[in-house]
Amino acid sequence: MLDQPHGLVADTRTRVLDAAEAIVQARGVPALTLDAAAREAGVSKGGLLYHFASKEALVGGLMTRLSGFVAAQFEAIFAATPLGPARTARALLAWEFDSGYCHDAQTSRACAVFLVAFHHDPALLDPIRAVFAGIREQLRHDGLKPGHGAALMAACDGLFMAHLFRMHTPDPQEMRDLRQALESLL
Amino acid sequence: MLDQPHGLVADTRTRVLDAAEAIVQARGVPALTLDAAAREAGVSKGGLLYHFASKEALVGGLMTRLSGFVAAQFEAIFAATPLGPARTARALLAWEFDSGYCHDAQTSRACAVFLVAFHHDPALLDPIRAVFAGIREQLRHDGLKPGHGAALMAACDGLFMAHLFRMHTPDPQEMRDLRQALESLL
DNA sequence: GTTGCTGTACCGGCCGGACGGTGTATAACG
DNA sequence: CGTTATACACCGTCCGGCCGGTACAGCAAC
Repeated sequence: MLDQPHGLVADTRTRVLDAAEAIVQARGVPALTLDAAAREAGVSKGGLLYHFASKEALVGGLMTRLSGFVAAQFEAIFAATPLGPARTARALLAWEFDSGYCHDAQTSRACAVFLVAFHHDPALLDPIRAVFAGIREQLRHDGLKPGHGAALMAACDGLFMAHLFRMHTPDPQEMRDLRQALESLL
Repeated sequence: MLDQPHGLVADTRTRVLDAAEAIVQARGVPALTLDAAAREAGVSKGGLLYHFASKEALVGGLMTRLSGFVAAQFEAIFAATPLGPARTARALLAWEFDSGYCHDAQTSRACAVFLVAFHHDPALLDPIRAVFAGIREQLRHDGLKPGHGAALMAACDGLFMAHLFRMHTPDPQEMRDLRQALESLL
């Protein structure tokens, strides 16, 4: 517990969570077994089960951590978005297109958590569903023409899905064009 | 084999495929076992394995059937789309918003196949990836402003994802507004 | 000694796949 | 025409491995 401030070794719980995400990213959902997660985290299986009483608890932990992170990140970006009309929509686009480095890593982690949670039990997605429902609601009172907010949201979801299933990875130029197209909806 | 023309009992292979899709839709990816699929299809496990030598072959069969269907459906809608500028984009929107009854059922089946294929082996998505890469390519030479085609595609992907993970189901009014918003990109 | 945590050995269930059948239909042959 | 044979479609049981979860034996710190 004293390790974390030094930034060397994280909390065991956190290490297990990170390990689980890493496994899913690298080798897919079926590769996430309790043994594998324990090994990857550098603890024993018993140790893992001390922190997460079941696999469901582990996956649930993944999900709640992700939703908290996502909610916080969007709020931060929203707070940094200049006041004015369509502020939520502009924040959404900034989130999607400006986040740079950490965005890709975070998106990949989100993909992994999404997949494993949905696979284990679709109800585990509820926390993240709530987060996005909130954003969607905020977007509805953003002063945009009806449907335009939904279109932006759908496009962002679509980019996420393209990444999730490795359907298509747009190159930088494509991303710029895409962003301009979406901004024309503001 | 004489059954099919009468529409009563389909080919065994087809029945197994249908059963597998039904199971995934109803009870999720983990519920798709060879035993369950065989039982649902009304054949024995041995009978199933006669037609699909392994589970991978079964899932692959699901995927190739789906891609064929999807490709054929888009081609048909494209053929029925009036000539003129942005024809592919208009076909895409018609596909997404006009297909009505069969669209929902087909989308649900597509979700199921997507999930189970990706779970078993991401490479199994290749056939459908090729189909959508083709549509994407066609869209690129559709005469739209750069990025607008990609935006439409992303929005359609997003609607698919919202359905896939039960994130959000837009009501009819929302769909109309959304469509208008997307048409403004043509 | 108690508490908080770790390591390991093991159990039971499940699932993919192998295998040895069985009936039927068509073909080969005398 | 009758008999054998050969392929096809399908059946059901058994096995081996894997994985989630349990039990329990340590072990260090307070």
